Amino acid sequence: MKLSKQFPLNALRVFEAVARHGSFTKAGDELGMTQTAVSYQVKLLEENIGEPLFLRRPRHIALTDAGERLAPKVTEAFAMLHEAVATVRGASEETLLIHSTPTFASQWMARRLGSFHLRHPATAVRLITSDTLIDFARESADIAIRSGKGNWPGLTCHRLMTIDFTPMLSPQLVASSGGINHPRDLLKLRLIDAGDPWWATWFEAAGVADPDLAGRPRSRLGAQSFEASAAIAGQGVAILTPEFYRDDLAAGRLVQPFPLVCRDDDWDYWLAYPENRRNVPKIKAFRNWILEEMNDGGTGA
Amino acid sequence: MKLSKQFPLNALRVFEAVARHGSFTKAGDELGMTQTAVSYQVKLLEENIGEPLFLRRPRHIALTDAGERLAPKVTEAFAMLHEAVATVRGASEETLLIHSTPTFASQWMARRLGSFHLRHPATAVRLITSDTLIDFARESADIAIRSGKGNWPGLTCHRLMTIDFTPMLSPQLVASSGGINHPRDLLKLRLIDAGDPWWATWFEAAGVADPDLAGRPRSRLGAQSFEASAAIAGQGVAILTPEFYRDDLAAGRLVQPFPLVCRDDDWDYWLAYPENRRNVPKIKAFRNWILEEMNDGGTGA
DNA sequence: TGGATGCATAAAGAGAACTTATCCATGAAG
DNA sequence: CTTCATGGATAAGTTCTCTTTATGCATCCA
Repeated sequence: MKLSKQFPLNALRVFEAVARHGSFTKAGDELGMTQTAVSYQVKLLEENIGEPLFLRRPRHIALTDAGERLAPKVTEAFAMLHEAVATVRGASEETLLIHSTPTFASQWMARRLGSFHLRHPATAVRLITSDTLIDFARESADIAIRSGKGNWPGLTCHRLMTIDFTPMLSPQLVASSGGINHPRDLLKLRLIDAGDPWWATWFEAAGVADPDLAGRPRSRLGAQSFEASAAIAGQGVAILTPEFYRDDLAAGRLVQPFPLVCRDDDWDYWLAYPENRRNVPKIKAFRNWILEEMNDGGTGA
Repeated sequence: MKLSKQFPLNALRVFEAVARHGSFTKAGDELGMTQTAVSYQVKLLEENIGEPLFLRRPRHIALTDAGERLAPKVTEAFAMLHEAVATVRGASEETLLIHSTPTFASQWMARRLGSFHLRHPATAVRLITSDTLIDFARESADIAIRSGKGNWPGLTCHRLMTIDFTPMLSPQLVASSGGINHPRDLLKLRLIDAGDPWWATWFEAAGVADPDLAGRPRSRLGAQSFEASAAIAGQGVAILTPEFYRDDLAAGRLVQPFPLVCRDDDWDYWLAYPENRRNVPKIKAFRNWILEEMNDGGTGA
């Protein structure tokens, strides 16, 4: 059976408006429908309840006893319903739930979120980090920042940055190693996670043949930021994304010995969110903000 | 714009059921619809609110924060709505509003309503008398008892009784007049409301030619029961409906001198109510009761 | 008396809501 | 480790609610 037959909700809403206005026509105006439709719905409700709700007098209508009894409760119930929905709609604007990779979160987001807060003071941000590719259908999340190819089905994706990489090490290590003048010199040092395929790519681009990476110790730390910490501590050379370590480079905690920067064509950083939520205000707000930030950052603002 | 677009009431109801059951399928069962329809409605609501309400996990679903916030209020609001409607539906059973002609009300209904109460103790009866033909659209009324032809548009009508009439007078008047042996003898007495067309009809049927009614004093008392009172008081002969004065005849307050009873073919008593309310329980109950009473009365139970 | 107001009714069209059929993923069971 | 059962998503098609337009009727007002 049709839902509306069992319990005529729409008719009740129309009834409520009519009771409030004391007029079919005015209620129709409020609800954006014709007087005819209002008449139809009221009749429907009256038939469902089995009791006339209005007395049709010449130039005005009046509630019957039954209508008089029904109206206030219905008004209250609808008010409650409206308030509940409005609350959720409103509250959903208040919190933005971001899932991000740990590296991006710590190296990029953490230090820039302040500017988002400044622009959108009413929106609280919860930043959750995980390496797994979250599923929007199963996890509570508004947007995700992921690395990958940006072709996830059902998601709208914006490329945030390409993942560049180049060797970095601490200035102290440069000094103690007697100077790094040629890419080949790096091989004299410990490579933090020599198993990282980025090394092979970079050495090849640098024209260093046969760096013998396979024989070196591998110590996958799991996250780029850990490798960076190790490099800053002078424990070796790490291959890092310069975008993430601009501050450390500027502060002299790290140096980038060669301008050669490689790019992983298959793995970029993406902003992603469900296609059908592209117009949710808080998502729109964040998208605009982060894309602007990315451009400013690239041009050095 | 469609009403359901502005504020998806049906979707909210579906959401409420799903939240309660924690399952699309079970909610569908409760609402008498398929799982598919439930899925559709939930998606609709989610799109309207701009926020997912459920997390679709493999074998079960869970409310999101937003859903968690929404559910209890929605449940409460719908409970209120249901209760309000149930109350009106119920209360409408409690009171039966009858409009009746004064004569029928006082001479027939008043002394028989007790038996209706006995059979339907939960239904209170309000008996309102008026001579005007009430309009169900303008007056609060469940049923009406009218005299007429029973062909009112929009109303279902049941013939209650034909309107018979025959002269009646008090036994004292019979005695003081020296006996009433022939219809012509009535003309020796005062005719209460000689202008009543019933007299002409009756005398004609009785074979009394030219009773010269026009020359007699006319005193329309307005209601048959007043004429009856006058007759009982010995003030003359009234032409009355015997059905209404069975008690008075039995008690000897009135006598019916001749068995000749005429019938007004154009004016019967009818039970009438709006066609579309024929299945309202209290109306059904009253209809059944009064029709039975009529039959019993006719056969003398 | 003629015009304005307010609701009812009829007919027809739009589109929402529901169903059937099918698919996919997960968890449980043999 | 298949196979089955469960629970939901999706696609396509259909039904029928709801709405609108057009019209009528009654009342009130000038």
